[in-house]
Amino acid sequence: MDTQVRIQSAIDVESNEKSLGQMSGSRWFLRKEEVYGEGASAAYFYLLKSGFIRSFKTLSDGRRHVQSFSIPGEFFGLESGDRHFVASEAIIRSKILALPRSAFTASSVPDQSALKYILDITALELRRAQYHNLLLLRSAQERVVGFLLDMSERQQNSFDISLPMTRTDIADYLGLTIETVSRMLGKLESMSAIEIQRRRVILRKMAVLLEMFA
Amino acid sequence: MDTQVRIQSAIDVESNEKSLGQMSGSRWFLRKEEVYGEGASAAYFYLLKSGFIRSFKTLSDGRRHVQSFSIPGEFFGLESGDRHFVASEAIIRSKILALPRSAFTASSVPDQSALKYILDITALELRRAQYHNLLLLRSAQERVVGFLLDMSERQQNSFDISLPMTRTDIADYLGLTIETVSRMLGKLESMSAIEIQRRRVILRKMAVLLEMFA
DNA sequence: CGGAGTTTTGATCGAGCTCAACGTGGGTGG
DNA sequence: CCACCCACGTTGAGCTCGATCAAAACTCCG
Repeated sequence: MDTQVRIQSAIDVESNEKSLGQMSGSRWFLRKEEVYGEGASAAYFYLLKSGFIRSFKTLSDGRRHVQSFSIPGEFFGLESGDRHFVASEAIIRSKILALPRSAFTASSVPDQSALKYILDITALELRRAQYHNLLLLRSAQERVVGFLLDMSERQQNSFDISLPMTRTDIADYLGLTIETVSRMLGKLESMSAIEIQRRRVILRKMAVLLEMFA
Repeated sequence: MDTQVRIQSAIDVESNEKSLGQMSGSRWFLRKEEVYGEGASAAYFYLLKSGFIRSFKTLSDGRRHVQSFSIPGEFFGLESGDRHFVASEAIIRSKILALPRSAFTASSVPDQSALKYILDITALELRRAQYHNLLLLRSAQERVVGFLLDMSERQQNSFDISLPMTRTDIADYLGLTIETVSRMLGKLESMSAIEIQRRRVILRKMAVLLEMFA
């Protein structure tokens, strides 16, 4: 993958942690617990403190489209509009801080930086959606590699990446079948580019992976 | 297509026209003229007054990804960051108003509504990118139908839609080949669901089209 | 431990790509 | 203004990548 395509990681959460923390308490969500449903009121958006989130849309014929995964330190649920466009749920037990949208956007809020904060998060979300689009135009092999590279970058550029989501989640995110995802991962492992563990993948040959994404 | 999926059209430009008009003059761009290049400084974003715009990214191997089309009344070039993520050019002769980003986001600007305006546009852009993602997960036939429905909705819900872009543009937007786009359009025409004219398509059987997008 | 959910692997099928040839129309120069 | 010409669009035949169908192996909770 073209490195300039990948997403620079995010907004500095830590520096805002304190002020955000004052607004509302965080709570734990169990595995497969819904944070918000499709079409629900979008009065809140969320900061994931720990765990893993999937945001998805269910089509009328039952097909499922995974719009995004969120990892600790990232925001989710800010898709604009007054209704959530997708549903979100915890992939594993997750600690989540709910933030009232109005506290940032209400015209009574004198602090312009709060609004700017929302804008930055939305813009980052847009960038991610565009990167996702780019993935979906490519071959199965490239999609899988691009997905791993993105996950690596967002997980502090680690080569040892955590993938608690199922193959079905990955397949629905990449627009492939679980069999194809499994085969592509298998192929990458057979060429020693990666090493597959249970819910974890180790990137062994970054140069090869980067080359494949070209 | 699931109607709730489609994008409600935009921000009320007219009501802001006057104040925007004061900021900067608009100018005409010729067919195929570049408005801004990939990686160029994103000091400005743009309002399309008339014409048609394509925004695209060229991959290292020469493949091209069309990120979006813009029609009159829509904004473009607000992908976040200080650099443009894609390039934009006029598909036909187009009248474009350039808006300095800083006039909206600078902390010296006392008016919070300006910032909110930028946020709304960015959020709408995000919504569009998400809809585009949804298209890319579907079959060739569904992508073409979804594209036509989106264009119809954005063009005042008209059944007579203007498509000045080439088949190559549409193909690169939908992740298909020009042959497949041509065949899918042909198939829709043969079932009398649409009527193809040169750079124009008339939607004849909305019920059928909506059904196909299911 | 038991059993359902998940992942891998294999065999076959088909939607969409590729390659090729032909048709068409609008822009440009004479 | 017209005719040429080249970019654009359509149509056909065969092939390939990823989907589908099937079944075995694993693993993780309960």
